This record gives sequence, C-alpha cells and structure tokens, in this order.
Amino acid sequence: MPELPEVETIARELNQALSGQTIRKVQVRRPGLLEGDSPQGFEAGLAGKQVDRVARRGKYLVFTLVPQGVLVAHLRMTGKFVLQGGAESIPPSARVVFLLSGGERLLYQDTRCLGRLFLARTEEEAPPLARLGMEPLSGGFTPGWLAQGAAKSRTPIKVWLMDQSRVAGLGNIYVSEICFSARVAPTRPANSLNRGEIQRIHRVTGEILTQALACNGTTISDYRKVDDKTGTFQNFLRVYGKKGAPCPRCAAPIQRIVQHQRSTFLCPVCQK
DNA sequence: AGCGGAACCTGTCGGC
DNA sequence: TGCCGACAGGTTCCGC
Repeated sequence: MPELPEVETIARELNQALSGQTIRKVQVRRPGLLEGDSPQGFEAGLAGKQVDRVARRGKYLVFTLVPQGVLVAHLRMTGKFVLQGGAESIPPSARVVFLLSGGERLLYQDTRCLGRLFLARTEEEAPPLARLGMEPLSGGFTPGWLAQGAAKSRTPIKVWLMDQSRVAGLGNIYVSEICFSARVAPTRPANSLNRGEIQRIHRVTGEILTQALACNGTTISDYRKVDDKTGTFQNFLRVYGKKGAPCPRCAAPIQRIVQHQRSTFLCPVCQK
C-alpha cells in the first residue's frame, strides 16, 4: 500500500511518538512475517531496547535501537503501525504487538501478511537496504543522474521508475501520476526520452512527492497514519484509479493498461 | 542484463 | 443469495 510519502509520514509520526521509549515486551502472532529470526529470537532481540529514532529509507522503516541494533520493517500492501492505549482491545489483524514502557502498545497490523519485519546489527548490514537506489527527494536525484540511468535501459519508463534498485520509494500510484504530469507515455522505453522529457519527469517527481507528503500521503483503502487517520492526497490524484473519467487536461477518457502485472492509468491523447 | 510470470496472503467488489 | 474471477499503495524468485 504505501509509497514514499506514506512511509515518510509514518516514520515521522513513529519517531515523534517512540523516541526515548523502551520496548518492554514483544508478541509475535504471525511468525511468517519475520525474516531471519525465530519469533523467540525476535522477541528477545527487542525486549529492553530503547528506540533512539525512526527513519525511512525507500519504502522501509528503520528503527534505530539503543544500546544497539536496528528493526527494519516493510509494510508491502496492507501493513500499518498503529499506537493504542493499554486499555483498548487488540484487533485480530495485529500480527506483532510491541508493549512499550509507557503503557502504550504499538501494533503491527497487516491483513494480507505480505509485510516483513527483521532485526539487523546495523543499517549497513541489512541486505535489502543496501540494494536500494537513489532517494528521489535527495540532492543526488538530478536531471543529469536520471538521464544517465535512463539512457542505459529499454525498460518502459513507468517500470524503470518503480525499480527500487534505481529509484527508491516510488510505487504504482505516484509513477502513474508522474508520467501523466510529465506528459510522457508510461510505455516509452526509458532510453527514448529526450532531454525535455527527462527534465519534466524530474521536476514533477519532486512536486508530486512534496505535495503528497504535505497531505500525509494517499489513502485509497488501507493506508492509515499511526493515529489511524487517513492521508488526503487522493483528492489530488489526476489519473490513478480514474479509468473512463475525462482527462483533466484534454477531457479524453483515462485509460487503464497493465504493465508488469500492475495497473497503469494514463491519458492516451496527451501523454506522448 | 533483462523480461515475463508466478508466488506470497487476504479481503472486497462486480458480474452472472 | 452465492459462487467466481479480478483486483489491490509490493517484492522476490525462477526460468528463458
């Protein structure tokens, strides 16, 4: 479910709520979500650790622990972290329960159980993080960098932008929106984009992610903030999920196609 | 290197 | 009402 703006929103809220808190006890109710550790090893590795900070890398959440260790989480499609008071009842979709020293509980909920949690000694030692590419809101994400990478690949630009080892954090919703705003057909081979098109992709990526972040992300069905509230960027989506609706630029009907087994939404008239 | 397809899971919605 | 297939903010693995 969540892409960069949603994961960043969650990371900020978790950082605010958890910094300085100690994890008293952990209950793993769905062992299949863990990578590497047994439930016992995972629970033992976290009990008594203090959360120093929570940050985002790509679509991963990284909890830095004191005295040492990191907890890494990927929410995949339906994962969410929710804070609740100790008196509330724990819902069945809570797959991992973190009991905090302050009496609150942090729930990892995940209907589809596709998410993954694991422990590592350091962020550098967490293999999936090492494979991530450029952060699209970082200074290194420049038109020049984009042009150089795209020039080497015949992969459709939508699929190229979603490859986490190239650009880390973009997913199905935002890439459809980026291609639409940049007026580039998502099926275009990455190496066919000219300088102006690369520059437009670069510019609108920053604009869209920044605006989505200001909206606390996009809620279509599952995504919730840590306080269980929704994001609001869905009100600004221009093509995602809008098959048949008039294009906001030229009024032609928005089309849905499938790329890489995922839905892509586009305007067949004004995206070239 | 790169691409397509299946697998991992569960829930919901639309059509017949 | 009920069943069946399609679809869902993602990633990884396998075979060609």
